Amino acid sequence: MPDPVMSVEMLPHITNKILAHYDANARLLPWRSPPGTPAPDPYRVWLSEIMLQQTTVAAVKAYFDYFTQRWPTVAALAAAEDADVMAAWAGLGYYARARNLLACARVVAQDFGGHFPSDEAGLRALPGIGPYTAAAIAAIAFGRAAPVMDGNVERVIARLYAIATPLPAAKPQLYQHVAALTPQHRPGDFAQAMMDLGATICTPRAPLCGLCPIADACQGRLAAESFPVKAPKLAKPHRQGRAWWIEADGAVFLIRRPEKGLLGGMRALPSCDWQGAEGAPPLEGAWHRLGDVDHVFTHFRLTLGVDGLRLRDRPQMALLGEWWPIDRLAEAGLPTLFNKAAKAAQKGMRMT
DNA sequence: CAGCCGTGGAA
DNA sequence: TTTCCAAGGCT
Repeated sequence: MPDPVMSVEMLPHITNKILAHYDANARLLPWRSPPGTPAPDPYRVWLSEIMLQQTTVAAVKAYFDYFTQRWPTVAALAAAEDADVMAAWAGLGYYARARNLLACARVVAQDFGGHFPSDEAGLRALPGIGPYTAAAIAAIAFGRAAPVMDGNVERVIARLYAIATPLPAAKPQLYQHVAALTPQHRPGDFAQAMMDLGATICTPRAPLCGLCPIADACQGRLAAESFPVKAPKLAKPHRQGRAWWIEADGAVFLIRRPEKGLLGGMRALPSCDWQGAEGAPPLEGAWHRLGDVDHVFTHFRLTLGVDGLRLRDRPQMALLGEWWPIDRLAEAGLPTLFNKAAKAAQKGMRMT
């Protein structure tokens, strides 16, 4: 005799409870249309989903507003300068997303007449769109019954069925449950309902089970915080590095980092590689120690020492780079690490 | 598959 | 201060 809570007959009941809760409690977000209303512009759905990858709603809002105002259509974005898009993305992190965003926009504009593919497979083939994002766009923008599984959904399902298998090995099992719950009608609302549920009630810590519309069906409720089970994480190594602030005639020397790798494609101060040996500064001269900045990346922590050099006038530098007016440095689109370094450098230079 | 890839807010 | 981690994708 199967557990009645697990019976197939319960699945529509759970789905309907989740949708009804969404109808009454949906978060109003700039890229979202209210429950039951026509789907939003696929361009806005796509842009928001890319920005939201591993990024909080609060952090995305201002970037989404700026991008949609400056580039209202996928064709407009496709026609943008690379440097403008990278600078506009500065501070949001995971900069490969910005490079893939442009590549994707150009494929859609040039090869698909400005129309996004409407099914998972077609979306999945575009740069920057993986399994989650393809399903989310198909469901939210095109009404396809694609099972959508992000971190929120993984947590909700792992608790609902008390899945003991650790992530990421449990993903196929979790996905099967999501697929079984995803309705043919309103799949987009269902996906967003599940993510809202995970973000506002079925939270990683201190979940609000008393407010949950499916608490009665939840097999993990008594130990909700123990799900999903995850493999333990490794400690982050601490690296040291050095960056060089070269100032001349009210401008600072900036480079552009290689397209691939850490902070790829972004403007930056010249620096060593932060691996081991410090390396030589790009110029000989009377360098000053200006200060240290600390920064945490995904897989290591960095203490970056900043050295400064003030020159009478701009030298003929053999290195590739550009001189950027210091009073307009905010427009350079430096990633956060180098914004910290620039701030420390300017403070240090004032005291030399 | 596992490592790489940012950032800032919350507890 | 430390830890966790948020609408993942790429290699």
